[in-house]
Amino acid sequence: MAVTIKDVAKEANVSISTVSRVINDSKPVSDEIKQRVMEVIRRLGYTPNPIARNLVTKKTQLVGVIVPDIANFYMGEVLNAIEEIAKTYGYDIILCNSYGEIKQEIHYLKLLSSKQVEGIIFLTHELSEEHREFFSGSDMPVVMINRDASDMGIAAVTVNHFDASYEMTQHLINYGHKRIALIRNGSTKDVFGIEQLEGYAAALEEAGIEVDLSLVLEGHFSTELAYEATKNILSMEKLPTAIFATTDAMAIGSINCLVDSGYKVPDDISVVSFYDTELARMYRPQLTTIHQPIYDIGAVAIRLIIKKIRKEELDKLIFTLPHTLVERDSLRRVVEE
Amino acid sequence: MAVTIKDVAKEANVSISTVSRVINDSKPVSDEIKQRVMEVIRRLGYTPNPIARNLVTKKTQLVGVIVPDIANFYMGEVLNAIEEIAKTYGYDIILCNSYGEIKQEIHYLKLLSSKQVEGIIFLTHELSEEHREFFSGSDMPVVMINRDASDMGIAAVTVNHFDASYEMTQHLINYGHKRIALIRNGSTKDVFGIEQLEGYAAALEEAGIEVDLSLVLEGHFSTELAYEATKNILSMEKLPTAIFATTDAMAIGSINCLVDSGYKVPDDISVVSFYDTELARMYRPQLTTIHQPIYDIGAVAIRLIIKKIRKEELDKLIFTLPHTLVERDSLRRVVEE
DNA sequence: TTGTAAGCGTTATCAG
DNA sequence: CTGATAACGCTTACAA
Repeated sequence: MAVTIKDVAKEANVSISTVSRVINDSKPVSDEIKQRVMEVIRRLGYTPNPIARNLVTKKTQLVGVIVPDIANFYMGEVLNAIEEIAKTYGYDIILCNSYGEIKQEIHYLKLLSSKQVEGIIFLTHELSEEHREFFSGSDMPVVMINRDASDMGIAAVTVNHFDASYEMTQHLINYGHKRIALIRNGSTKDVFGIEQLEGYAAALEEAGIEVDLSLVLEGHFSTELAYEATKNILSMEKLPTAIFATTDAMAIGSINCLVDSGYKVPDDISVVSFYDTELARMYRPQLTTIHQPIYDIGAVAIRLIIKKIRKEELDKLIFTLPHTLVERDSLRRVVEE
Repeated sequence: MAVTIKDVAKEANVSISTVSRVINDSKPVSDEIKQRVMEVIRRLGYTPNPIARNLVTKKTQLVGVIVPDIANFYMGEVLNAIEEIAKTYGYDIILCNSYGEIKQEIHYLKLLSSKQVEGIIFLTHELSEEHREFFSGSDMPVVMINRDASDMGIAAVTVNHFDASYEMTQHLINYGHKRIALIRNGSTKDVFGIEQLEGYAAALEEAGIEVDLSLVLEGHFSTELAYEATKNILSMEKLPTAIFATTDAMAIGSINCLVDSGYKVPDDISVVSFYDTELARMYRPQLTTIHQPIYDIGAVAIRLIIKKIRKEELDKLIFTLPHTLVERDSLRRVVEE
């Protein structure tokens, strides 16, 4: 088999503890011996066996990441960040794809625990009773992304969904839009999704516009469902002048439906979105959207989990990163009236 | 600490070997004892420590995946497949993001080896001397995706790039296009990229059209670079009537440039692509493209690596999956002439 | 500063 | 069928 610490010790005429000391420089070792050992290590091409090491230190240097779907720009960028930062701390990430199914998520949560990951970053569309059950019965460090679980003492990193949604809606109103449809996630378990709805409603009310619930549809993060939702919108007697979709993918689904139905965006109907993934810039018209610092969200999440692993105290549970409204080409002023 | 095999043994009044036997059912154990042990396991909530187990079995149940970038639909879908199938075999995947940099890739290749993953699935834009060096000095099972390394005895799963490219070009020609630009990857180290070029050239020659190298540009998998490349195309005296980009993202970059410059796609210029990621359907016009069975490519790759891990013989080194040309809205016949 | 030896939690060998 | 006991490769008191 591969060369072990024993081989090195023998070759260098020292004890294995000494070798251990030089590779971890955990205790003083005389310079002469240190040199000798390092030379042997190099010569033999020795690399410590992390498994054996883990067995005694009880550390795996692994953090698990559970996501509902890898195949989209948002997750990709978050994952990029997590992976990159994790590496600099000597951690590897092991990836679990739940397909947004609660059963799968619970399964992975348990699996990862038994696999001895040191912490878990958890992205989910909604938080259920089963999740809460798992979390309360476990002391595994967990941080959530874009989902609030502070009531269970779990940290989350996110953006202020109420404010962002409020700002966007207000922006729409400033541009003369009065009849504004909202295509949102739709789960009642999604605190931030609810905040988006509240922000939307607040801006409307503040402008003296009554909230018309028939204009609030559900797209569940899906381009296709947003497409369908938009079809429904187009069958209304009085069309909205703007559609606010809470995801780039949903906005695109919506625009596609509009375009396919012969409408021009933004000339006939404006569509704005939330997140600002690469999609928002790739698509034509480019999306006016709420920019989330996606990479940073991932970066903060991994840093938090490492803090928790190290049992450092977190000064708060919700880490809110700044968002910005970025104007591009999918929104225009209402001119006629 | 957690409950160990010892605790179970003591509680059940048997030896740890017996417990080990029932959890692995590696050797016959009397029904009575088996029942008793299982009851204790359940009662104590015992789960075997995989680290300790790995230390003796030399198996980590981990396969590493190195990708140049996670944040795109292609990788996402490949990863989805890998992750999903891996799980069914009891493997987890650990993810490494190389940003397409050779140094990073080599770094991860080594890191993963020392981390004792049992196999590596490797996606890279190009294969360099450094890679070859690593591979020749290692007996780590490796499989490549969409890159040919058969000369080093490394298996690859892919699509027939020559044929696909040939078919698409021929298709374009059948639609009346004679002046066809190609925006391709561009690395000379990329065998399949070269095959694409050859397929393109072959179809052209067969149709008696001279290959004009000034029409062959490089986009390096990037939307932005394809955008730039298209700018160059638009500055030519004689514009092509069609652009063949070898990636959906590049095709979109190209179309964006065209649209931003006032051209209509496909009315003024047709643009076709390669891969058929979700992007191809999300964009308007929807992309006429060569469909690759992306999920299946990932699935085959992970199955191959598991086969290699189990030292089963592979009957070949290149696993070519079927592609299809899918017609959508970004290509139209040339009418005038 | 260095070495000895006792684990870490399993599996595997070998008696019984 | 069951039980000791020796690994696995490493870290870490405890001695020297």
